Amino acid sequence: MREVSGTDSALSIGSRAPARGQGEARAAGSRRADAVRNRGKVLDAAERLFARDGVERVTMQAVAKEAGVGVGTLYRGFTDKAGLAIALLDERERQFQELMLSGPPPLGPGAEPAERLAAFVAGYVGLVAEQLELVLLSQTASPGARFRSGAHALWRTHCRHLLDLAGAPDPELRADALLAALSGEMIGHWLSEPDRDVAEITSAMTGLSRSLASDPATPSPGQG
Amino acid sequence: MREVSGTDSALSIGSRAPARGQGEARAAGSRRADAVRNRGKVLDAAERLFARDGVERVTMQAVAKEAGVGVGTLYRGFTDKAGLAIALLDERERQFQELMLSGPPPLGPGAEPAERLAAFVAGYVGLVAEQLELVLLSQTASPGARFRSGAHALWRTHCRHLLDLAGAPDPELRADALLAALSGEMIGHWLSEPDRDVAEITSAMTGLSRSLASDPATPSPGQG
DNA sequence: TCATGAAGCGGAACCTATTCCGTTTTCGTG
DNA sequence: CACGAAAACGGAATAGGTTCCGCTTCATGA
Repeated sequence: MREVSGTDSALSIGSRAPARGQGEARAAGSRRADAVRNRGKVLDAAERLFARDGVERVTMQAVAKEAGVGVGTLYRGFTDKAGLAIALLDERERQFQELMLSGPPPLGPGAEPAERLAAFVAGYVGLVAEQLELVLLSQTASPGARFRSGAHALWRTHCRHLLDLAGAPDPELRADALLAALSGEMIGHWLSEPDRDVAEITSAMTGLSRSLASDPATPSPGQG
Repeated sequence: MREVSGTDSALSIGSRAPARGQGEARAAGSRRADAVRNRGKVLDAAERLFARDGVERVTMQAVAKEAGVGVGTLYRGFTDKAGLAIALLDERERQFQELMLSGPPPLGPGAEPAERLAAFVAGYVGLVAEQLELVLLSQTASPGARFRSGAHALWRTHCRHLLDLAGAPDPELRADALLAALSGEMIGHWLSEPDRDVAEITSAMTGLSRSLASDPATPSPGQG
């Protein structure tokens, strides 16, 4: 199954690249051939089952069976169920990270810090909303899971940096607070309420990010 | 065990009152005597074990055994493990709720909305930090658990109301965002970092709450 | 007081994530 | 190519939360 691309489900993200990052064992260099093969089979199987049955109703047993490996292999390649989700999210997150680090403004360098932050928030909300189930799995598998993902460290650093440039007080804590407000749990909750959609959330949260970024010593820039 | 007070552990909160609220069955009126008795035994046992072994290492089996009841009884009286935590937290939360609804300013009525909000944040941070383990259990038992507790609805309404009075945009979403930033997970994470204590968190978060409360159309009040 | 239906009880059974460990596969070396 | 150590495998076993259901206890009212 899956050779080097082919037609894929809506969740698909193309052929499995060498990969690195969270919830995975050693560096790509010293991986045994069978391990690499199995890793791909597992990700394919998980993607397929998650898309078909919904993340929550897919058991690790089922993933193992679909992939044709033992459960032990799942846990060797990925730390736990959350690790599976993190690996599946990895691709999209990296695309976004690239845009945010070196793409065009306002997301990328060149715009005012507060505007870059707002652009980050808008993009991040979209990312989370689009992959909500996987994000939820990756963030709520265990208390504090959110903070342990490699991607999170990057979001956090980026926000902290922009808040710092904008002159906001307590940039570290505010970065954390902002990301907490954008957790899968929070966004999922908002989306579950009637009359609430991604656009409204995005608009409110970008506004909030501007409030967070404002240095209280500076008179707020006129806006109405 | 426990008759009508007596000497208790640090976690203790006095004799078990009639009680109502989240994770509990019917209204107090129509409860059978044995159910009421068992409810008390279970709360006592849980309190004792949680204090002794740490919330996470106490199993439902163990609570049942310590209380001298079957596990089924645990689940009849409380929805799940989180329900147990919610019930144990109930007392303190109600005290705080009372102060916030009708106590002296700035927490209670009488102060400016933004100041009341800051006071709320300060008190809430203390509440969470003080009972961190229980709060974590109650909030992270399942995704979205946070939003389902009765107490949460009240915090949320209060914050929304104050933000509204202060003229902040999107008061509902901002109230949620603020509470997300004060989740057990977030505060626990902050406290786990070196050189970070409740005072610093409180100061940063009250500041953040003031930023959230400020109406962007109004020039920010001078501050330094 | 006794009968009776409802409320509550207990704990075995179930479902899953996760761990453990004996067996198998790789792959660098002689 | 043959060996041996290291890496990876597989799946049975473990552990803990939650559900189920037949049995017991309560409380009502005749």
